[in-house]
Amino acid sequence: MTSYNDAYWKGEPDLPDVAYDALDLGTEFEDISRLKHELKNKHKYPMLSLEKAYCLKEIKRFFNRVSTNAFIIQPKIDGVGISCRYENGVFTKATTRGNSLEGEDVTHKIQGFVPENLTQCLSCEIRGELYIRKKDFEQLSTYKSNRSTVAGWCNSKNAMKLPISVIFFDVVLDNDPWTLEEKSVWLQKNFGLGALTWEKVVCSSAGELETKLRNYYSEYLTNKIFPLDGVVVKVNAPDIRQKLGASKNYPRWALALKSNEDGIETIVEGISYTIGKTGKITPIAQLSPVEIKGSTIRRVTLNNCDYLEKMDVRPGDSVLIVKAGEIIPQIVKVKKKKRAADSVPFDIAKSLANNNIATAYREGHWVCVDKKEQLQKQILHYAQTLKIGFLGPALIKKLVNEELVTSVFDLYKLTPEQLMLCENVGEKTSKKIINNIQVTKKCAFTDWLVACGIPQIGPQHGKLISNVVNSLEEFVNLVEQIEELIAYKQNIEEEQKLKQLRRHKYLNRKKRAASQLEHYQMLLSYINQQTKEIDYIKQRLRVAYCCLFLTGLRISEIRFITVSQILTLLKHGYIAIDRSKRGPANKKAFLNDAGKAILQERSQDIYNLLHSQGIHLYNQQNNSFNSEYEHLFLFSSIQSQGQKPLSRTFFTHRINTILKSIPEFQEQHFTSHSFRKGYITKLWKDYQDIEFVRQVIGHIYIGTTSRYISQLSDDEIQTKIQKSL
DNA sequence: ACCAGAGATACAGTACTCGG
DNA sequence: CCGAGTACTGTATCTCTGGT
Repeated sequence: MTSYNDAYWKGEPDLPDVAYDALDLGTEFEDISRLKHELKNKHKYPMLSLEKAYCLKEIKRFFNRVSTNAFIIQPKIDGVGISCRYENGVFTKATTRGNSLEGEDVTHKIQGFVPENLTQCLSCEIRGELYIRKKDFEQLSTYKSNRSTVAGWCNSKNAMKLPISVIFFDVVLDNDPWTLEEKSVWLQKNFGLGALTWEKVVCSSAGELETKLRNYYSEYLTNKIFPLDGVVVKVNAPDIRQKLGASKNYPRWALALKSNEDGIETIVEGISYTIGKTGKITPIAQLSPVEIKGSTIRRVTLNNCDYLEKMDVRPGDSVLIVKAGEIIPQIVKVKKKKRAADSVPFDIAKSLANNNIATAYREGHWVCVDKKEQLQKQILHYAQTLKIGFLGPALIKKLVNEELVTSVFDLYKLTPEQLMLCENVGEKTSKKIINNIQVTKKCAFTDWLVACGIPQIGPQHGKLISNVVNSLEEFVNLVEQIEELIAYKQNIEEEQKLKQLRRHKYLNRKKRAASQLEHYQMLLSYINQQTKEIDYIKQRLRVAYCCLFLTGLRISEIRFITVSQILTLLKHGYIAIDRSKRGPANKKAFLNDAGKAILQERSQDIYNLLHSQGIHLYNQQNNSFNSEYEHLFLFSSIQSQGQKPLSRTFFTHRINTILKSIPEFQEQHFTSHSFRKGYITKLWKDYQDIEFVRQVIGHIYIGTTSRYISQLSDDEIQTKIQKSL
């Protein structure tokens, strides 16, 4: 839909307008498939065309792709492709190639050319070519083009009397089990002379293949029977063919070699333009008529203004023309040496102005901004897609110029009298045209949509859309949904970008430092140096850092340590952590003897701290332990007297601001969590057992544990490697 | 009887867009 | 940048309709 919007800066009507205009007209879209589709025959297997090659480079590409050296080569007949369907050995129908998926039914015309029954009971499609023998065509003076004559014969209703021949070269059946050689032999058995000759070749290189193809080609050029369109090379083995498969247009296992002709010289008489339905301008070179391969070439497309500039084609130039493929003429060379001395490059802008075409150069293209010209193209497209009979370019031009119609939808308001003002339109025609126009109100919705000429919505996309919606309301709905989806998608993309940014930031973040014993000792001396802090704050900090360093617990876990826990830790060297928000419920913290010793150093701090909070561990009166204090929190405020832990924010802030203010720590990213990292790193370095570390630290995933372990320094790696050697 | 406009079809190129 | 898919392009041919 974005492209739809893009296209409409050209001044064409906006879809909603068009849509509501159409609704006003009482248009009823019917869910009908058009009759013409029913007249077409569908191919069971798509009838693809062939990839073309003109030089060794292209043959090489093919040769490298197929990775085989066994081929079948055959002449490529210049005719009309057909496919004959046999069901259980009996001829049922014949179909022209058409658009490769479906073609015209030519069953009755073909009937005399093919056997009614195959030699075996087989269901398959026989592929071949309808053509006129060279010498037969020479006898026909009225026709210029061999293939077009055959095409005309195919489309004719009353069987024209023409010396048509047919030749078969392929048989397609389920699973495709045969080699091409086997196919050719089988065809010869069933169709005799109606089977195309073939040659089996084995080539070890692309060059060898090219030589063989070129020799084969020149051999057939002298052949008086076949109108030739090149030679074909196909992979013989069925399994390789199957593996290679096909792209949308070509099977990957076949190639047609065509002769690269030099072209025929002619003169460019002038340069004119055609205007597409979106206003796009395509320059056309008008030529002195020349005969190429049975057709007279008067015009050749220059594709676009850039191409025209690049080729530097000027009126009066001598140019070489070929028919690209067999149909579309193309300029291959501009003979610049033949130019007059005073020749100047062609001025597109001036020429457009001289031709009275109102244009503008927008976004790299010349675009027609002439409203009437555009309207003509638009109406023509509308009329053609909706098959409004007798409403052709000439009539449309009249209607637009006379301002009888100023938009596509004015067509529906036309009266017979208005139409009859135009030349060549009588009473009967005008009534018919009006009727044809009115009938389109009941077309299938998607046909109408295609007729509107929205860029990128042609018959193919129209068909796709028809699977989803069949009315204007549904379509408008769909467009809204799509717009929502696009917005949603943009949202997601933005989120993803943000996520990526975050990830990037995360990966490039300052790596958290891992604590070591020196850090702990530095901390203690730093705290002792502080003169501003009151004693019990210092005690609290020392105890907190000690716990963090020794247990590797998270700061949130340390915050909830109770009096009994710290006493147990002092006494037994381990405690159970029940407040842990993450990890296993029965988490424990362990201390070894060294750890216990370090904690022991802090015992005075602990007692003092508890004392300042009004917690008296020993009942001096009966010389016993005051168990009523066990459940109180170690890190509490004086006010709450151990009832509540310090607030999370306050506690972590206190812990981290000190860490930040220590000069020796500034270079590193040192936080409360650095103690956990240091703890894990040390544990791993001491035991080299990550699973053990995981269990101790209480991670669920071992990956989490490994993330904590600091990367080894170069020195450490070196010593380790030395050890292992 | 003749002519002209219009439709349908074959063919195979390039242009353009989209997504990997 | 490449491959795939779709849109669009010009000529010759027959057919059909209706005007002159």
